[in-house]
Amino acid sequence: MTPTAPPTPAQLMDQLAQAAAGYYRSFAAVAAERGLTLMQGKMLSLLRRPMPMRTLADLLACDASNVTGIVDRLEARGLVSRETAPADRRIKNVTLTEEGEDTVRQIRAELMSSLTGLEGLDEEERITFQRLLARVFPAA
Amino acid sequence: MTPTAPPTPAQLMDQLAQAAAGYYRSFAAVAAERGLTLMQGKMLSLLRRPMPMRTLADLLACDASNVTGIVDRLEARGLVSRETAPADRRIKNVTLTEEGEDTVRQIRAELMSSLTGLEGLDEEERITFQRLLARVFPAA
DNA sequence: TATTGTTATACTCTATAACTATA
DNA sequence: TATAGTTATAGAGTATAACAATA
Repeated sequence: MTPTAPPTPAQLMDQLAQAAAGYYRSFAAVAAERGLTLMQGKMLSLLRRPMPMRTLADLLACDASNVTGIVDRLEARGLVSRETAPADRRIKNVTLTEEGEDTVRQIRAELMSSLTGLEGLDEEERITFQRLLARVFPAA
Repeated sequence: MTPTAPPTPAQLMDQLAQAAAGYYRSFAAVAAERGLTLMQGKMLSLLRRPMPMRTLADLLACDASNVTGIVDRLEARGLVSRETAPADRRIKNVTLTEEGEDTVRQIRAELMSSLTGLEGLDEEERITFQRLLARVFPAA
């Protein structure tokens, strides 16, 4: 066994590209099983609590005008609802319905069992992985 | 300082979601500076060597019919060309033009300097990161 | 005046199905 | 027959600009 040569930063960047592609490939497949697009699945997953549409636009890194259509489609399927904020009537908070909550739980569970390698990491490896991810992708 | 508690697999999955989103956010921003969409940038980055359109469809995880349009637009901008394979005239190999090669180099360089945390990892950390990524996202 | 959300527009990405040309 | 690529179509995501309602 020769010792493992360290990857160059460029090689590591390539592997990050593969990992990011792999993550979204799995996520999109799980969402598609429920007839949801990637963006619809992303938005549902973000809605741990009610949020203004504007906040969703920031989190999804897209223009605010796109959020209207995505919420429209999720609302038509009964997965979210719009509620005008009493304190500032310009703001509409998007909220998961019960069916929306169920859907999110199912997506998360399936995604977890789809990322088989994750469950195999021991505690120390999880700590290490978390720290490395946080260094390269600091929280916005 | 309390010792760091290990993240649950579910928490680690959330962090992976943030990392993947962060990666594509950076990638899309770098591509957009050159008037390229995310998919156009992805395709250019995949073309380290000439490839059949069918292979590109597999790597991009999209239907073959989409590749036609994406290659059309890249070809119209002079970044790639189509070349019929002599051995099997059904196949068209997509090849980077010189301008395409330049564009890829620029994208990779800017992406690298955009992921500031990557250059800060020492050799041991890069080996560890590489191994963890490979375990969770084994090569297709 | 500034901000939130919507609408209209045009373009890109997307899968499906039907087609061609090659094999 | 099977495969590579294209076309047509319809739906979804995307940014831009203009707009209404609210602050």
